[in-house]
Amino acid sequence: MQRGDRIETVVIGPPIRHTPLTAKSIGPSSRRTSADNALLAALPRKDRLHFIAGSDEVDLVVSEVLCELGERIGHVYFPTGGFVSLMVSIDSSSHLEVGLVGAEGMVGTPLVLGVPTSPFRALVKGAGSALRMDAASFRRNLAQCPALRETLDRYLYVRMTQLANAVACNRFHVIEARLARWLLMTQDRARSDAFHFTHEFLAPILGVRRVGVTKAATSLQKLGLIRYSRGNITILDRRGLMSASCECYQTDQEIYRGIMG
Amino acid sequence: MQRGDRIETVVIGPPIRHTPLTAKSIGPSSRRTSADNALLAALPRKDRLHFIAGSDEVDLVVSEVLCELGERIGHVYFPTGGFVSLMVSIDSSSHLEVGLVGAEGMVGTPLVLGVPTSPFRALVKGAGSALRMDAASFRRNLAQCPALRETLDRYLYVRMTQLANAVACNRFHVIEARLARWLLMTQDRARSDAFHFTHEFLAPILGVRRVGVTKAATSLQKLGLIRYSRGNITILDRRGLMSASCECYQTDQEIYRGIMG
DNA sequence: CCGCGTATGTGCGGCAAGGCACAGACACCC
DNA sequence: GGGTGTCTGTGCCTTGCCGCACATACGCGG
Repeated sequence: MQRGDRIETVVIGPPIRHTPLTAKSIGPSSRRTSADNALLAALPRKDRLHFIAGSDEVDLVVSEVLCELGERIGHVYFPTGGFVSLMVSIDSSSHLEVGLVGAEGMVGTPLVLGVPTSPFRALVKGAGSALRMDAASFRRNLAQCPALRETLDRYLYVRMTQLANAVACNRFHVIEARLARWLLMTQDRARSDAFHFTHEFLAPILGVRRVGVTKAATSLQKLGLIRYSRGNITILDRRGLMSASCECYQTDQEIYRGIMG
Repeated sequence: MQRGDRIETVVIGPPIRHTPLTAKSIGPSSRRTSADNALLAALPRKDRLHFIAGSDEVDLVVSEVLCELGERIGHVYFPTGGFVSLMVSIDSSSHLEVGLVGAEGMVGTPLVLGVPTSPFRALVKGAGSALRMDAASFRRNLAQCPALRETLDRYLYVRMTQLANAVACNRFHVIEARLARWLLMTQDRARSDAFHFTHEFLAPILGVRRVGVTKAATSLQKLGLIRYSRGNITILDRRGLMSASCECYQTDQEIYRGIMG
């Protein structure tokens, strides 16, 4: 699929056959540009243009694997829309998301540190687009452009801090709070308050059973915070969702803002 | 207390009044040197000497806080003996260790990334010594010495990967397995198979109740893997402990070896 | 050798979540 | 408009852990 013939439908989550509720955020009328990635936007104009010249714009297609756990990283991605989830697997039945990357971040951080392999699987969860650059060019850019390196160093610190908090969050917080947190994070990155995810799809993200998601989601729905049916999730009360979620959501945001400015 | 009058007793854990079992690893007869830190040992001789010239050797005293969560990092530490635990707190009653640093690592990683504050509290858990350098000098060394920067970048990747695994480990593995893992990690860093930690002391590390530790420890003892009484823990069967622990122990080691060489 | 403080063990009730199984419910397609 | 597959809801039993409370056990110092 070429960039030119991108269709209007935005698929967030597994393929759907009925009318999606999520077409509002990204489309020809609100075409993303490179400046939509916060890390690149933070660069001096000259550096940014140089970076963009060496990269190409690609679509992020749901369920696409941008890099595989333990394998060589071919490209780095700077999303300009859509989002990507960083997953670890401890064995075949235990999966868990340890990070969510949207237009505020990048995929392929290990290359910043000079390591060519990825400690997690990067899996597209929300369709959109990204600026992509091959590993070798990226390393060259990094060496030539101190501002890029400095920005990405700070981003690495954010990732690391959020990982540390995720350890505690997963240890202490109940499913319902973590689900609420995840919905908020997703809302931010999808720039939309409606998206498509089945419980089945959500379960491995939170590292719980499908039924666990059902229970938590039912509870959030009864509280009037969200509405969903057959995968279509709508956020009704963002405020309320924030108080139903653990403080980790706000903590994460504060860390990002505090470090990235 | 000056370095010169260091006494032979090694205190690992809270102060003890009866005969410690842990005096074998560090003492005048086996004085640590700068090369005992793996990160520094990996540097070219010239760089290493330059680094050491700018640092000073300090004792690590149990319960000492090397840096506080959210606060400015005054110094970086390269342990040559003893070990330091990286703790996060989610609220006043929920604490959790997210990393353990011994002679294989360093404390103060955010400074490598140019961030002056720490996302966790670094707390000395096993007495020993370290090479210490103030933040400004460290930044200067880093800028002047590409080999140092490169080594520490790789170490950062290891930290990050281990953090990602810790999220899953804490999510999926039972207390007993995590305790076994922790004992193995500690044994490696203490370079001793006996040390002093009460259950009360261990609880916040694993993020569980004291009674949880008691149960897990009792179980490991019944399996004949460890022996303990009143805080004195002896590892009897390292092999057995490895199979009682989760695979995360081995995974962590493989990551370190694979990246740091 | 007695008492006190610290460290460990146990017991009970409760809750979050897992495993398993099955029952609706809705959307789409023929 | 009835069948089919996907998605969601419910029920029952088990488990791992928490909170709380109390019961020992050990070591040290007087």
